[in-house]
Amino acid sequence: IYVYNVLLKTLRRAEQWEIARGVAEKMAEDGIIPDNITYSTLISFAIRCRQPEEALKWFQRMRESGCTPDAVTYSAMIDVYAKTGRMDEAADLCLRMQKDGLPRDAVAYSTMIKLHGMQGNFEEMMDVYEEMQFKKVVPNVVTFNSMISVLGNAGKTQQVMRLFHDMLSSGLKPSPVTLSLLFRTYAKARNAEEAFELYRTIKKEGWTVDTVVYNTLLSLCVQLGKIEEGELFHQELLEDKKCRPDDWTWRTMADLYVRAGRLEEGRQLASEMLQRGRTPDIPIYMSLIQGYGRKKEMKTVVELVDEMQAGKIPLD
RNA sequence: UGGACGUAG
Repeated sequence: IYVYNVLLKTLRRAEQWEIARGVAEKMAEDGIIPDNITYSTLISFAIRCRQPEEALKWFQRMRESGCTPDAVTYSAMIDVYAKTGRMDEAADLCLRMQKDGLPRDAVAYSTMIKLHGMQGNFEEMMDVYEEMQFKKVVPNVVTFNSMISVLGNAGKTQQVMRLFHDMLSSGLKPSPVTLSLLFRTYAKARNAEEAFELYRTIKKEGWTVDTVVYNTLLSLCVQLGKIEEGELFHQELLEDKKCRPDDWTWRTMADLYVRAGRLEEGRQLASEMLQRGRTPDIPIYMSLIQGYGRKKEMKTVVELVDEMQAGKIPLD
């Protein structure tokens, strides 16, 4: 069973769902009874491969086989229901978990926080956070990130900052996810100054960043029209040996130039990508086409569409 | 050996 579970986990990394199904069938043929680890691996596997029905099917099978879900399986299933918008069923499982006498750990609480947050139940979300503290379950980085995500999206900037402060004073270091969430929050609040201040703090504290953090900051610059700053941060990304620009970076930079009305530079970006052996994708061309279209430079629009077809990028 | 969080039209 151990070998099968490891095999499934390995397949999950490669997102080979069809093979995994075969392995699961072979397990049954060999008379090996799947355990909680097998089922939770299959459930998270299915969700990662965007097959929620498969996740539900395996949970059903699990119950039929008489295997009782443990805390991990419950959390995985609550997440499945949340991701498929079946909030009532998710809440139901939370209760059932409690009835089964399974204590909630930090992951279970974080999942519940997300569940309330997705529905816009901010007070209930904060209640879960309080209950968690009352039960002496220590919130981790993801717990804070989940709350920051919800509150930032809702434009509740003050609350986000309070939580970020709580997080730091409880001795946790912000992860790259935290930092990108904070930049997203500032973008929503249209507060470029605080965002730039945060960037300086990141450098000062030596917090770890990744490409997504840079991309989120660049996106903020686009949204708030901070063109020179955007170019500066892009430069810093290129000089940062630990991060590499990805497709999102190119897209955001194309947007930056289009917003600045510097369309030629946006086009240059596309050729630069081609030189580097990368293919500009549909969103990049969309920005450029929109930019030129707005200026009524239809000749260039046609050129861009031709360029897409020459680059074998199918028009969607 | 299994579960939760971030950037796009």
